[in-house]
Amino acid sequence: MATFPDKASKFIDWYLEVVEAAELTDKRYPVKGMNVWTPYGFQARRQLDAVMIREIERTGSKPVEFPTLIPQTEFQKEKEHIKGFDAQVYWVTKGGATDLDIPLVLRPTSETAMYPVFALWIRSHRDLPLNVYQIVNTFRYETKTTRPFLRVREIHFFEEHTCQADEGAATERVRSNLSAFAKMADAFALPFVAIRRPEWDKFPGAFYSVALDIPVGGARTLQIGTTHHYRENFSGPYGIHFEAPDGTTRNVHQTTFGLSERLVGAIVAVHGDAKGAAFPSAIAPYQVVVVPIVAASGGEGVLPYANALAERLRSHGLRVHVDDSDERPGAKYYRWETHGVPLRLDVGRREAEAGTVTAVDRLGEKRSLGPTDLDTAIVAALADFDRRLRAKADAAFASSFSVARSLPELKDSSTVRVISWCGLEACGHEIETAIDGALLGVPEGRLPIDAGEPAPCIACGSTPARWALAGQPL
RNA sequence: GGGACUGUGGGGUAGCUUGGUCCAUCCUUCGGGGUUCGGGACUCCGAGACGCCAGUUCAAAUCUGGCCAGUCCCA
Repeated sequence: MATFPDKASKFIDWYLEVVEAAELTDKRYPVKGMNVWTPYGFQARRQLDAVMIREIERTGSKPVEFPTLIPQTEFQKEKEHIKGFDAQVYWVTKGGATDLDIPLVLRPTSETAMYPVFALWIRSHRDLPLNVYQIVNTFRYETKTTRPFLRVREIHFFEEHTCQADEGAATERVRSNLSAFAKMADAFALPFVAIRRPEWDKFPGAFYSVALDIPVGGARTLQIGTTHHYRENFSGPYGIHFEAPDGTTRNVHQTTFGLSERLVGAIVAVHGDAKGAAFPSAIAPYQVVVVPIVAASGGEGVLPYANALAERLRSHGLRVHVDDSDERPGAKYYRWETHGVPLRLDVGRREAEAGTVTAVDRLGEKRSLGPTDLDTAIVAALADFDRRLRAKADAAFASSFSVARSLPELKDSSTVRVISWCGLEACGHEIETAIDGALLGVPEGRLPIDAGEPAPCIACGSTPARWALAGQPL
């Protein structure tokens, strides 16, 4: 069994095999783009959700849950939005054998479910801001090739929706979403870049969209989230207005922030290697796996020692699994490496007698820990693993970008490209043709690499132009 | 929407061109026994597949048609 396909040259093949070998999903479900969350994958997802919930609630957002079905009449209120999603929605048209008077949409996202209700909730400026989020399943009829976690038809979706008193407050909320995501990304050990999407690629109905992109090898990028400023584009059609302190009636300004199980795919894509998946400890279903090595004779004390150690570590809040299956130690090592477990603790007769463990982390660092301060040393080894995983991802991130100064240079797809762009759509499309991908847009804040002085537009040569990123989104 | 290609045990495959030597190959997986056990063990026994429906033919995994599913390219 082999080894996995080469990650660099056959990324998708590598990805599909790793996701399967790590038992993150069962993709054999007989509906395209809908996969089964297996126990191991589900536990990873649950950790991801926990991080999202923790960070968004720190910003004052409250959990809600809206229904899955949306009446056609509500769905159609915002013109751009409907245009953007029309080709992708599933319709519920029957109840039993009876045709429904008003067909229902399976939510592709929840603006049109929430906003009629927000209009009821918000009456005064005292009701603002309204910051709520939900984690639900949404549905989009993808016509392109679907892939586990990366492009699915049933999406496990985190979506925050807010209503603010004015445009400035909404702009501020977009910023705070970006900083909340930075904290989440820290737990995921995923370096990212926030990019303001070009007009033609923004969310349907948005005033503007900021995407969170990560490079995943070559010029490939993965959009793992977005935050949008809606201005009054939805609050107008949905009548979400309030009485301001001065007695006037105004529409709210809205924002949204969306994340999905693509993050699972992103973690696999970024941290995984020739041995399989690799999870940062914040996300790992098992942070520690104890492998008892029970020799044919003389190892009677090993299993009790392993179990006692695991119990102690659990009392420190760690997710620990003792692999006391009937396999040989080597088989277990490979198994937990493909599954991306951060830290493995081997305990055999030697360790049991000495009160130590042999710790091997997923990056291959091997050391003997204990007997003094054993538990502390194990916790520290985990923290050290996270640091090095993060550093490795940061290094890969830093070398994932390069400046291109002419359109022909964009043929080289070995990195995501930093290019200067005047902002015109026509030039944007020329760039997209040249790179056979997408103009991702202009980064919010700093460029991921130092590009030096601003240059003329790579397509038309005019100034002023701004540094933008172009790549090949997965 | 137009075109091309593909569908073989749980996963991956060989066989298809030129029908028969195929109650279908190999790897992996799964169940049971024994020997093993500090980096994917060995061995014995066993389990498991030609997408669906028609047709051609003495004979179909193989050829033809339709359907279903999937993949890729183009718009």
